[in-house]
Parts: sequence; structure tokens; C-alpha cells
Amino acid sequence: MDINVRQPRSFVAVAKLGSFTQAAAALHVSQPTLSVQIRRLEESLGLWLFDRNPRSVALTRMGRELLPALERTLQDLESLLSDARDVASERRGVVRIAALPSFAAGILPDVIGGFRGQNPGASFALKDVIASRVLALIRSEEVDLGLTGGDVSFPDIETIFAARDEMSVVYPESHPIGTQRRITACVLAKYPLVMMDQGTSVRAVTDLAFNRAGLLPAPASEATYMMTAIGMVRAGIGLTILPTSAREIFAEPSLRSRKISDNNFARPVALIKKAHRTLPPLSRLFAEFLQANRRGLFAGNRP
Amino acid sequence: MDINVRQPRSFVAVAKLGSFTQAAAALHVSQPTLSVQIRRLEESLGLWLFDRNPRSVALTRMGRELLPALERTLQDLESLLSDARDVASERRGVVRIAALPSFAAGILPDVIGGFRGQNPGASFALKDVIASRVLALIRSEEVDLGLTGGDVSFPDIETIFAARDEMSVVYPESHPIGTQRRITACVLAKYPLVMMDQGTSVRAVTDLAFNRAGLLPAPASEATYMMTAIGMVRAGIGLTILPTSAREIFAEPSLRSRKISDNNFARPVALIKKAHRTLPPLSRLFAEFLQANRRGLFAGNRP
DNA sequence: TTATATCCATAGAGTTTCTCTATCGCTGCC
DNA sequence: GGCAGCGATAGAGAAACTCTATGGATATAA
Repeated sequence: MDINVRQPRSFVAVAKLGSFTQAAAALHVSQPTLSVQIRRLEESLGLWLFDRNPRSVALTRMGRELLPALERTLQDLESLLSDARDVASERRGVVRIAALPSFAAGILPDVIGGFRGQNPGASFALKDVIASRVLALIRSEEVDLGLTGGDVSFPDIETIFAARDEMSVVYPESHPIGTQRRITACVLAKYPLVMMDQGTSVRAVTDLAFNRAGLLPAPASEATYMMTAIGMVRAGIGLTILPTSAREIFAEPSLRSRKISDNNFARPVALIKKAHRTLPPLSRLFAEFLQANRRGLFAGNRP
Repeated sequence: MDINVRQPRSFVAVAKLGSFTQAAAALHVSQPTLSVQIRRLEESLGLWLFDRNPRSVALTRMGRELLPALERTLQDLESLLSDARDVASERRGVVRIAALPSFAAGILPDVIGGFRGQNPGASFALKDVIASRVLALIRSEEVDLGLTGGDVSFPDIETIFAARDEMSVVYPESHPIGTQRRITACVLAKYPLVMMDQGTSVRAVTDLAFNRAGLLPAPASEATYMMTAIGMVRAGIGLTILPTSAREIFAEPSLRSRKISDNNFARPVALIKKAHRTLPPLSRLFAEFLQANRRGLFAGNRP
């Protein structure tokens, strides 16, 4: 009563080759095996699929009508399983990841490019969203991985690794700050500053860092997007302070940047996933890839 | 490495019910059986389909992506097999039959109607063609059964049963032949006759029968189709001689018919199939039905 | 016509796979 | 902290599968 996948497969092979012996050779089984399998299938269906003469094998009309549909369905099934095996073996797959816009525009494109160089079958679905959306997307399992700032500690979220994203000051190439030996909060406070808007994680970090240094520099200007702040620096409005990981964004011929020598000018970074959930193989591989390269991507690491 | 149909079925059940225990109950197997099957499937694919916590079972993303396609393919397969079982159990099917036009228009519609009364799932593909086409259609397996005249004896054609199709004379109700006690060749030859065209099997039989009686009546008129001959009879041109099996065709209020009491006025009839070929279940059933009713359909039988 | 070769069916043995019962380990709840 | 519920595991018995060896039937060739 129960059908095995091998039975339809044998049926299709015998029907196409018109011979039990040839089909047996093609499927790398013995001829009696095929005889038995086809008989089982016929018994299970309750009808004859072949008319056997010692000199020829011919499909009955029932067999002829069953063949094309069965073959198509069988191919569907096998391609499904084959696709799944491709996914399993990291040959193919979609990595779904949500990241803060600075990471999405800054380090991730290069990282993804490097990863795809080693894994050509990988494709990416990258969402650039604010931190709270990263968490929501992880929770709803719309993405597998999240790259976000801040300290993440929830029971349903697992941190794969954490790092520190140290900050750099961006300035025009002729700016006098370029001559300073070390960049500290005090040095920065001497110059007009273009600051990120209130509510961004970058602003929260810089405000806290200046505060700890007992300073309260007033912004010469504010910007919502990093590109805007950089434009203002280029226009000579002031310096700006951005995460080093966004260096791809502020790499311009007329601008320079230097890391700030103050541990407070750094934000925590974490690669996260949903707790107790298995990552798709390529997503797991990409997480490992990120972790292996984290020293080059972020300035520092945390325990 | 090899996939059983039961494994995807189990996967779909667990995914839909969200529980191994409930799925086991739904499939009428024990819970460990399901655990093992899903594990086998996961091993075969090389990836995890479920994240198991003692309190909940959740699909991984791979499982979630595999589920809809796998379920559809599985349903395709099962409906295919279920259809095949319907055909096998004579619940459903197409009976393909080729018949001479006289049978196709005469007896077959009623027989088919009676058969469908008992087998509502039967549908018919009925081809009305000349005798040589009947053989060709049987040989090419475009039809399963053939109802034809003449003696059929070829090695690749099998006669299911043979009968004699006795002939009747058709005349207007007031015609003097109606008063004859017995209709013989001599009686027929006294009246003007509308004969079927040369080349039809009916003409061949009547010519031979008259010839054996030492008669050679000249046709008052000739017709290719039975309906034409009947029209001529209605118009008073003459009598006509037609197979009794075509009685449905010449059953008109103004006409009468009587069987001819001469064994020569009969043509052999045979229900045939291709030799060494299995009939579809419903076609076999219909052949048996025809054979069981052959006394009522044809006037006589042959050994 | 007879001999032969080819092809599918069958039988029996050995192996693998499957399914069951019994039981364990873990988590969440009262 | 004990209890209930759920899935995993182990081991035994049963079923299914595949193999080799062989039989029966037919078309080809001598």
C-alpha cells in the first residue's frame, strides 16, 4: 500500500528505455530488483503498467497516461531535495541580515563582496534599519542575523560576537588638527564640530564621551545622515566624529580621518541572532566570516 | 541518502501541527517513529528542519522555505496515485472504442447509456470509422476496443467475441411484403430494392446472399449512408436491407422492419482488441458488458 | 525445425530499514 | 521542588529490499 520513491523512479526508467535489463543497468541495480519494484508498484495501484512479452516491454494505456505526470512530479521532488542539499552544503542560499545604516553602507558591502568571492552561490538580503527594527526583524525571523549597536541582552536574542566600534574624527586635509600627536576629547572640543542628530547612536556616544571628559561642546551644525555631515566638513563648517567602521563613507581625497585616542569614543557593536534558532548554513558561515574578520572591521574587541 | 515518501509526509505533518506528538496521532504512528523519520530526512538533506525545544517545535528558515513546495509536490504525487487507484478499481476511466458507423449510431449509444448507469465514472471516446480504420486504430493503440464486421484474424489482433449481425428488410408500413410469412431472398428479389453502395460491408453481404440464392436483383437506387437509404424507403422508391443492429436508425413510425429468414443475410461481427495488451479496467468491464448483452444486441452468435 | 541467446519472472538468503515499546532527559508550570 | 508534557534514544522484532541463481518463454539463426 505504501509507495517508495524508488518505485516510480524505476517505472519511469523502464518506460523510457523499454527494457527492464537496460533500466537496471542505468539505475545500477540488478534486473530482478526492478522486476520486484515494478510488481510492487502495480500491486499497490492495482493495475498493470506494462505488458511483458519475453521479447518486448510495452506500456499499457494506464501506464502511458501515468508516465508524463509521474515523471514531472518525480523531477519536482528530486529538484526540491537537490536544492535543499545545495543549501545544506553551503553551495547556495540567501543570507538575510539587518544592519544599522552605517554598517550597511560602510563595512558590509566590502565584507559581502569578499564573502561572495569565496561563496559564489551566496546571495544577500540586506536591510538597513534603526536598532529597534533590527531587533524586531530578528524576533520575527525575517532576518537571520543582525548587526547592531548598543548592548543587547534579551533572553530571546543571542550575541554571536561583540566588538567595539571606535570613532574617528574627519577633517579637511589642511585642518590644523592633523598636526596633533594624539586626538582626545579636549583637542576635539577646541574646534567647531558637525554633530550627528540627537537620537542617533553616534550622538549618544559622543555626548557621553565629552560629558565624561567634563566638556560640553556646542555643535556648529547637526546632520541626520553621515553623508550630510561629511559634506559639511568638506565645506569647512567643522570637524565631525564618525564610527571608524564607516570609513568607506568618508574616504574622500580632500578629507582625512584619525582614530580618537579616548576609550569613551567607541560604541559597542554586536552580531546577533535569535536564540535557540538554527541558522541556515550560509548564514552561519557568513557569521563566522564576520567574526574572523572583526579585527579588521572594527577597531577593538570586547571580552 | 534515499528518501521515502513517508519522510516528507511526516515533515509536512509536524510542520503543520507544530508538534511531533500530535502529528504522530494524525498519521497513526508512534511518536518515536516520527522522531526517527524526521531525523533521517534531516540527515539525508544535511540540514536541520526543526528547532526542537522540549516545549515547542519551530521550523528553521530552511524548513519554512522547503515546506510549501514539498507539500504541493507531495499532494501532486498522492493525487496521481489516487487517480490511478480509481482507474484500477473501475471507479473512473475512459473507454476508447472504434466502431463501424452502423454500430456507433445504432446499438452503442444505448449500450453505453446502460453501462454508464452502472458505472457513473465511465466516460467514452467513440470513433465511428470504416472497418480498415478500426484495425488501424487498434494497432496504433489509439483505441482499446474495436467493434467491426467481417472475419478478423491477424496475429496482432485478438477477438474478444464474435457474433452474427442478421439483416432486416425495411419497408413502408403499407407495403405488401408485410403480409409475407417468411422473408427470403426470393421474396426480396420481387420488389425494387434500395441498396447500400458498392464497397460497404452491407452490400457485400447482400450481394453474396442473393448470389448464393441464384438471384441477381438490380438496385432501384443506391445510397452511401443508411439514413439516405431509409429516406428513399420512406419516399416509396423501394425496400432496403440493413443490419438488425442498426434498428435504432430505422425505427420510424411510418416504417416497419422484419428479420430476413436466410442465414446468408448476416454479417460476422467481432469485438476486438490488440493481442497481448492489457485492457484498462473499465474497458475490460465494458467488453464483458457487451459480451454479456450480445444476444440482445445482435441476432445470433457464432461459436 | 532445432538450437541458442535474450529477456523477464521467481525463489531464497542475507542485509538493511522500519516501527514498536520502554525509558530517559529536559523544560515550564503550579 | 515536584509534576506533567514533550521529544530523543535504545533495543527487539518485523517488514522490505536487493542480491545471486535459476526457470520459462520467445525471436533469431543455423
